[in-house]
Amino acid sequence: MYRNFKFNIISSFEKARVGVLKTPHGDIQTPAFIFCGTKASVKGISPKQLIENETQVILSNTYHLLLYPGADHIRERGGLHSFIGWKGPILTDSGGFQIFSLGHGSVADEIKGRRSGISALLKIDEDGALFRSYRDGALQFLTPEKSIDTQRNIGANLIVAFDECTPYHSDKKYTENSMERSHRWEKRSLNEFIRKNDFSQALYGVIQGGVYEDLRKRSAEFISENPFFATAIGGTLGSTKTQMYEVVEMAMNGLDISRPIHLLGIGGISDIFRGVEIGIDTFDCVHPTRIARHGAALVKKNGTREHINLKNTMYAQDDNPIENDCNCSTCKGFSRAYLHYLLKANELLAFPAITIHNIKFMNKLMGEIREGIQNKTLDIVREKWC
RNA sequence: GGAGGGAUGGCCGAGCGGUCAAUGGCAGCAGACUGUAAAUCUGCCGACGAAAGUCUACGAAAGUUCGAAUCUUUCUCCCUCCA
Repeated sequence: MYRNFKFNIISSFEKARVGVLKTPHGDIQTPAFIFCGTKASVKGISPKQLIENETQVILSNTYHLLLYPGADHIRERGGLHSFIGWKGPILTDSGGFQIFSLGHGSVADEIKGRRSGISALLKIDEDGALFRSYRDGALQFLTPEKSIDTQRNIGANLIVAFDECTPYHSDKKYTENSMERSHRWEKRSLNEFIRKNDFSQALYGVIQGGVYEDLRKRSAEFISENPFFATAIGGTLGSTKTQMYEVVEMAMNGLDISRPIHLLGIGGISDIFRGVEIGIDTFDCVHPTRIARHGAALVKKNGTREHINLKNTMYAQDDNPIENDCNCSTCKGFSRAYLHYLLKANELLAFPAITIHNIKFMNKLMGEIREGIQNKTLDIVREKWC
């Protein structure tokens, strides 16, 4: 069923492992970070720049591309790889996260109980989720079959079963019912996937269950028992970092660890070390690219904060690069003072410049983590980065 | 020379007797952001103070009033139109 895909574990150190995830569009050395290009573009960055900065794989989003430009439109352009000019592997998320984000806002807002604007999610029932398009107001009904069909037309290599990303503020009963429904949706996703399988894509199942240990275990077992190519850990991971690590560990119980394991939506430096240590192979997160557009550059060993805010006045006369030991084009060419100025002057160059640094930073981090696992020196690597 | 309009906090700009230390916006200072409706959002932003509060403030001066950024008079400076 997944004959054009393969996941080989090359070496491991305790639970951490180094692997190769083979796809028809190339190999992914794991642990790897997947950059979010939600609307078929890593904001402000070209495919060439992604490659130059060691990017292996990117992620786009089914729901957003369904609204515009439409899956058929992308298929008619030769599929997403051809449309956007990216030859490497692509993962598409199913739209399940939009049930959360278009209903509740950002992860932080939901955890902190802030309500943000009018919900673009109208209804969720056994069949699927009903949205009001933020683009033209039209009704959009997303079902497991629709999500898989859309992802097939978009043509990513790695695709994800349709699920509901459960919020932090939902009680156990809701979380359990939602998880059961997600399981049924994922089964339907799998059936739809198998029905038209042409071996060009591989399907991820998603573990739900919120912050509840028994639910996470049940969900992990459900995913492992079904013929998904790989496993993703989704849903709320709690409200604190400590809880997040606990929840991820819960989800690892009962998992088939011969498959690739993806942790959805996590991208902090220390979070990645914790994830890798318990066996996570891939991560995706908007954080590195989003904070770049908000003026934040990732830096090593900066205490509880893993970035510096280049908009701060203290950088106005700082003639150093973001990081002295970084060889990205931004650090080689621009000072903190100049980046500070670009941000304050609203010059667009600031966005790609800082994004490039953050991308290179993440990719270098993942590379050193892979080396650390192979050399059994992961502790030393962590000491350098956190 | 005549007729009118205007001067508000770093800037623009509301307010037109009390609820005004004064709406907004910009600029400034911070913070947040984790399967992206995000080049977004939040807070602070006269002085002193941790705060309560105190002081100084709506071109200048004098007045009316219990009370004035708001009303009156004079002055200063800007702008428009007519000669």
